Amino acid sequence: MRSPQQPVFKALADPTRRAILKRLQQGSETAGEIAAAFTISKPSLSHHFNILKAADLVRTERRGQHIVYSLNATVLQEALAMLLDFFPPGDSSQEHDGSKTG
Amino acid sequence: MRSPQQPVFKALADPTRRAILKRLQQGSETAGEIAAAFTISKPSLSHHFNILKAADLVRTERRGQHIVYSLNATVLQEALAMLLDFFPPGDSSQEHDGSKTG
DNA sequence: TATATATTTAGACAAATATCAAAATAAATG
DNA sequence: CATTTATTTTGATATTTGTCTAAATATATA
Repeated sequence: MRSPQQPVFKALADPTRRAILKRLQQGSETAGEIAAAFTISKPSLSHHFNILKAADLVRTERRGQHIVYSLNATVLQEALAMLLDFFPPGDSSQEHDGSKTG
Repeated sequence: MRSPQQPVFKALADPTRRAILKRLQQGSETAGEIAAAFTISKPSLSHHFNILKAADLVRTERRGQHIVYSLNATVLQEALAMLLDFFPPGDSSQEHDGSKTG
């Protein structure tokens, strides 16, 4: 059930990879479509894809000549859960109740 | 208002640093107390402290000879918010309604 | 099979990172 | 001021990371 989060946090540490995830959030795309949106070379992108796959943040499916990448929201949720875990239960330091008079 | 999240994600990418944050979540500690909990050298820890400070994930206060480190929950919340931002509004893919028949 | 398109792998390299030992800085105390 | 304790900075080094070009693999189609 548990997954080691280290690869996920490593994967999220790079801005290019976060941008890839952000794109995939809008919907699945082929490697080529993603590559067209970035200035770095396709092999470099492919390297980032590998890291995202290793972290299980993206899934792939071959469609003819193309490889379609899609977001695996579950793993992102888990990273989220781990960050949330930093906040003790019942911590309401960031809550507001709307009773502000102004 | 906005803060560049890159240093935060870089900071979170290292397991030692996440462990430090985890400790500080329990309460503030001096550099020495933290160092005692890890096997790596004090200079290495100090390096990690610098990265955490640069990301504004921790704050420091001198108390006599000691430097007290404490968690800055706000920045962690911001990283959290950015991750949450990956999920489109109204996405209920992980929600459950308890109507399972059992 | 040959050719074109899509993507990845291999190999190289520069930059960034994590680590350490030794030296430096800061504060308390004799 | 000299010494002790706490912490950081410096400088070196090995590893990891991000990037590239060139080559390889996979699929579609003539």
